[in-house]
Amino acid sequence: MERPKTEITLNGTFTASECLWFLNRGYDECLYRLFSGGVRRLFKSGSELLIVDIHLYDDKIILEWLNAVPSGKAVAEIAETISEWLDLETDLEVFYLAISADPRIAYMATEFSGLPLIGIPDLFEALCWAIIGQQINLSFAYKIKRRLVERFGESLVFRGEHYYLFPSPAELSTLTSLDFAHMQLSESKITYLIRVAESFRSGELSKAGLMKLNDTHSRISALVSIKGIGQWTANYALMKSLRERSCIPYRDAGLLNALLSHGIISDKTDQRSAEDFFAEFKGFEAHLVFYFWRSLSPKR
DNA sequence: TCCCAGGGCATCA
DNA sequence: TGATGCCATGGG
Repeated sequence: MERPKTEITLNGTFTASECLWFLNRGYDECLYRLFSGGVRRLFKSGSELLIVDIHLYDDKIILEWLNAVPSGKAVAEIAETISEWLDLETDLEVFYLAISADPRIAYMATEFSGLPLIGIPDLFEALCWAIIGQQINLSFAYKIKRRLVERFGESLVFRGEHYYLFPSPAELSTLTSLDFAHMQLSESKITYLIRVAESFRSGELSKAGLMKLNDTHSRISALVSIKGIGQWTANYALMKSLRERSCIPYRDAGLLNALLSHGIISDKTDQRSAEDFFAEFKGFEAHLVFYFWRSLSPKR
């Protein structure tokens, strides 16, 4: 039987292979599975749990609904989430024009052409992921995320395979540190995660609420007022979830390595040179950071 | 064994 | 305001 499909037409510069490169960097990702030419992921819209094969092409994206026929509302919501996730609305050519003036980074426009700033639409997930990943290597961070997701996240079995959603604030906010036993999370991180979950559950913190604030500075202030969220985490979450173009997770270990290897800073304490550099690219800071991260991995 | 990982907090000068 | 120690653990 033919499965229902939904097509998203792409108008801007988009390179499916670059997008898939990021999604398939070799880490133990638990929230989606790669297949040739695309990615399979579980989504929830209202009470509908839907497994979708997302087929990526340079000029379009085809959503193939695997386990059920989605409602019109679910199709619209999930297509919007995927558009946010894969940053389908941004015109990368403007960014490429901006970086073409600097010979140290101009190559990125051709080398990584069509790589979208892949985000994390769910702000709660973005914050939790940032907290989990604080000061540990990414491989280890992905392992911990898998434990968290598989223990507390909603799931659906399709053809014998489990597909998971990231746990909701309601699920995490009721837990105690005992519930996190043997997950290799530090006590402080467990406290931070529960505290952030409580903030979302109570409504004190929300993506919509943050978006209503006047500017980036206000949003960062609101986030860092929560214990466990510092400058790095706040900037990371705003960059990946609210797509704040001016956010820079300063002191990020990977970013510093990339700035060093591109000759932009003289050593990892050279904050001034980093600030001067980013000041030349206002409005493109987040994309620059993402492309610097991309530059850390070898060419495909 | 040592140092680094997509940091943050508490403490102290 | 800035420096230092600590948390926690895998991987090179």
